[in-house]
Amino acid sequence: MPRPQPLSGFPELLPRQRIVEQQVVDHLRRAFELHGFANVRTRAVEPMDQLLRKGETSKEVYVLRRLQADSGSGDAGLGLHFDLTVPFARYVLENAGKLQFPFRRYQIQPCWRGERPQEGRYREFLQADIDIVDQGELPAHYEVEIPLVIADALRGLPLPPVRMHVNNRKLSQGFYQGLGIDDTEEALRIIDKLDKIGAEAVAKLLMDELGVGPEQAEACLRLAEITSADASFVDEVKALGVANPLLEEGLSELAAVVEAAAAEAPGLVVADLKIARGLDYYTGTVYETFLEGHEGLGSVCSGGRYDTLASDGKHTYPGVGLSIGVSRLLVPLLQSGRLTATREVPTCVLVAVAGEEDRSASNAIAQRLRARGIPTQVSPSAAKYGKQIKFADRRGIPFVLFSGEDGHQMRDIRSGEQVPVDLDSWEPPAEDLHPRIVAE
RNA sequence: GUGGUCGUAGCUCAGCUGGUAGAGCGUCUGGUUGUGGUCCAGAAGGUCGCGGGUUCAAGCCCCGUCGAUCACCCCA
Repeated sequence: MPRPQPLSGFPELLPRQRIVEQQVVDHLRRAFELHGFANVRTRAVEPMDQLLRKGETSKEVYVLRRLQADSGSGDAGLGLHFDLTVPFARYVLENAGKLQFPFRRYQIQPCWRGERPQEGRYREFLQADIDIVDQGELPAHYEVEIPLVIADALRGLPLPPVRMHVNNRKLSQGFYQGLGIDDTEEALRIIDKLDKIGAEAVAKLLMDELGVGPEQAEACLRLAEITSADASFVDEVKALGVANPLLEEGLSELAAVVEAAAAEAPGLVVADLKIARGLDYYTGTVYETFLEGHEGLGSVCSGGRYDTLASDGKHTYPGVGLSIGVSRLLVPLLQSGRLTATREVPTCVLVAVAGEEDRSASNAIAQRLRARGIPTQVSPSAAKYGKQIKFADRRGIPFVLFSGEDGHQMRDIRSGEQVPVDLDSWEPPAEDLHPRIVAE
């Protein structure tokens, strides 16, 4: 069999890289739980009409087909989910009677999109999603809380600093309304291209597509240019001289988010009035997050507030959430070697074997260490000690234990230091017990 | 999904106007008779991504395909 090639857009990690991913996921999980989020796992598939509702046109959904299905039989119409928000909305409706509201949950699962892969964009990727959903009304303070939870979760990971750009759709759309623009959705979509195609091209699009005048287009651009790390953007917007009730609402909501974030996580959040978000189910605050030095990757953590994503006709369940693109964040850093683990196996101690006749004794020694939570494996062969040390070195295992008539000796193979130890009390330094993530 | 660039040993790469494949690093063995990393000597390792075509002859030219990457689209 020829060596199989990777499948485009379906990245697989080596053990050392997977250790990093696993530890990041563990870290996120711990952080989310510290904030009281319960875990939920939803199925991989959703009915197509769920996935395609809300006019999400070209989501490149992977459709599920049974090979043996009769061509004539009714199609189940299932597709793999492309994010975790849509399945969660469905889950909330399905279980509304059994859930307590406001309901806060986190969900860490793969998602699938049939798009052409690029660095940081894959066809199968891991997403870590938190949402808070309430019944009827969702208090605005959750729009402040959610980014702070994310900030907390990302803190402590050896990643480049992140900056969250926040806007409020009411603000932008109210502003456009105040200018007399009807299709505010389309205006947002065009403004969203500002970074890519530049001010002139955006102005042209606004005039050509929406028929707005040059002064209106100019006003839209002036709004989009506004950015601030505190609430000072409010005055800047007001100076543009547009009045609209929706705009006022958006201004005060965004100011609340930015001020609270500045107080609790200085430097994390910046108001950026050009952020729009493509997904049209967002109705208030929207978030995009960039890795400093890796802005080209795009947003590594996005979300926002949605008022009507889940509705059964009688009740609506407004929510606010953010998704960390774990794969987008990690895979490029792992593949370029900027992020790695201190070793490629969990093993902390390799127990040397003097001769095959001593293997069961070595097994017993290993078991004593494991009983105290120290990941331990026994040397695969009774080769020369130099080879056994090499075996550990290759894998990054920090300690090798030798046993003989005169007791046990623990060798730190990084320093070469070797000391007699008592098996039942020896502890590795805390940082050596498990592999750690290291940057650069 | 549309278009561009790229694909040679495990890794990084060389390979002339087409003439049957090279280096460094790594790996293995020995020097080193039970304590690695240095040094020295030697060895293994390639259907040149894959398939087809042109040619006396293809790593090199042409077509297709797969993969990587970039732009568009969209977005985690």
